[in-house]
Amino acid sequence: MSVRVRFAPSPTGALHIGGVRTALYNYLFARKNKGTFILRIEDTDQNRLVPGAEDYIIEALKWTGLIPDEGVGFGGDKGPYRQSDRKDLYKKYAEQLVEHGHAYYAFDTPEALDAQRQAEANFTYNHQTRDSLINSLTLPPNAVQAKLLAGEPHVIRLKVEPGQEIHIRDLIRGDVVFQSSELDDKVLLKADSMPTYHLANIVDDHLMGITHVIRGEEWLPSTAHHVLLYRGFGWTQTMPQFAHLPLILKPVGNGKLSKRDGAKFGIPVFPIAWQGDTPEDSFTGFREAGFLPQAVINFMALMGWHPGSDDEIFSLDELVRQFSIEHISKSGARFDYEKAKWFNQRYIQAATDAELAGHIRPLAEARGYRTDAAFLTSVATLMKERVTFLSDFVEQGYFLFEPVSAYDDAMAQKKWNPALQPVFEALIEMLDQTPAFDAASLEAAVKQFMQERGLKPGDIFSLLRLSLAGTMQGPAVFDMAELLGKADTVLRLRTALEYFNRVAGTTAP
RNA sequence: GGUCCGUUCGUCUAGGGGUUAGGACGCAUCCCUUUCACGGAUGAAACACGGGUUCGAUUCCCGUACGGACUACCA
Repeated sequence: MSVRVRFAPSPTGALHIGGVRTALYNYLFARKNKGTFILRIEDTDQNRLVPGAEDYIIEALKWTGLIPDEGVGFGGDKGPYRQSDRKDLYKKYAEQLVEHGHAYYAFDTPEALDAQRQAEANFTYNHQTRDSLINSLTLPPNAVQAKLLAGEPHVIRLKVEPGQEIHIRDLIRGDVVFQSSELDDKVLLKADSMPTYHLANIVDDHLMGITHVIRGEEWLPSTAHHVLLYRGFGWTQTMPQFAHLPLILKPVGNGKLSKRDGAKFGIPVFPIAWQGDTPEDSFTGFREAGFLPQAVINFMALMGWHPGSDDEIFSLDELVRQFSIEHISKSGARFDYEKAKWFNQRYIQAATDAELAGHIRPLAEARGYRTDAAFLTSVATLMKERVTFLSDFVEQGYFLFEPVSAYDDAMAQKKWNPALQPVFEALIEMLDQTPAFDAASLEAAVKQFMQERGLKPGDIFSLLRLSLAGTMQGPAVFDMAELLGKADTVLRLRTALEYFNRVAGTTAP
């Protein structure tokens, strides 16, 4: 039987990085086994539904390259893939369970149950308490019929039989045992006749032929209920195998990573930006922070999984080849932003200058910079070894696009000497007369110029750098000069000369 | 509180009855380079604790501690 796995997010807002990793592992497992990767939208909670969240999920998957074979927005013949579009289906299955004695109607109101929980700290609806509650197990049949006919609000609950051991063979954790006596009678069908996650996920996984359920560790405790449902439906022969993924933890402190941690630590925790109703509910993403999707994928793949070798850099295809569930770790992984940055740096370095030019273009355009391919490619060449984010090309390297806006005063004061005035003027003049304005020729010319005057190259080099970039950081001076061209280079040197005189005048050494 | 899961350098992790406990990020030092980076080299840095089992446990078992998830008519 061919492998079919699903990524089943709930459209309640932006999908954070933990969700993307779950999608990634499902994708890798499907591809590795020549199987099918399905996107199913779990929108059975109408109260928590957020408009736009579904589109966000799809766009995020597309950005990361985790393209589903079937699902909302991707076609497929096992749909519909949006649970609200399958609403009518679930009631039938829930009632089938009632008929076979595996579930029952319950008429207790949410308020009544809340009151119970208030009165009794550890109250749960289970085999011990259901006899004293209002349901089709305690009410005479005709009373139940009367209530149903009268349209009284009710739910359908799973009837958990006590005294059984439920074994789950988790692909990551091995044998996990639950005592059914400890389990509560979970709601399967809500009063609005929408299914809960528990019912919908079993019915849909069965109908969609899902073979492996790869999901977050937070689902492990309710898996026993899910097994009971497969038994109740008589679907145990085709029950999927389970694999519960370790959680992704906060960068510092305790607990799992939450959407608020992004703002709290000043790091992205979403693949792409999310625009909420309020600023507090809006978040940036890795994409907007200047990450390459391949770097994000590579980073996430290694949060909880290892390839069995010392290699660190993997393309999506290589990940597919290497992936195996056995190499997924059991314990939670702390979100390590420094490592994410390192991956991005590596991917930028590995990218071709032409590719990088393509990524720089929209950033340059947004700032009104020139965007011709030849120039952007040169910018990529000069900057790629010294940036961490794509945005650094136009931010840290702004002086390649526009005049210097700020000089490093301390360095200028340290390196400038009024006695250098005539020399600097002569240097500008010399450069202005240089016929070949390429880096190698310029370097040779300047070195000869200094040699003739018995100057130490160090001082002049720093001043040239300051003149062209305003800072001591950046590409090789003559590479910058070549890219800037003669006119711009000479102009910058003249502007800088005025500046040097100014700082030297205002601040006595 | 109950149920379940987990615990190797600061972080991500490899390993597995006898190892100098390996790699990567980060950090430090040095080299390269008259900038910043890249790159290269070196270094500091870990088996939570207590009992077993064993000739020998970081590795297997049991406890304890700590951490986490779940405990809704949310997923």
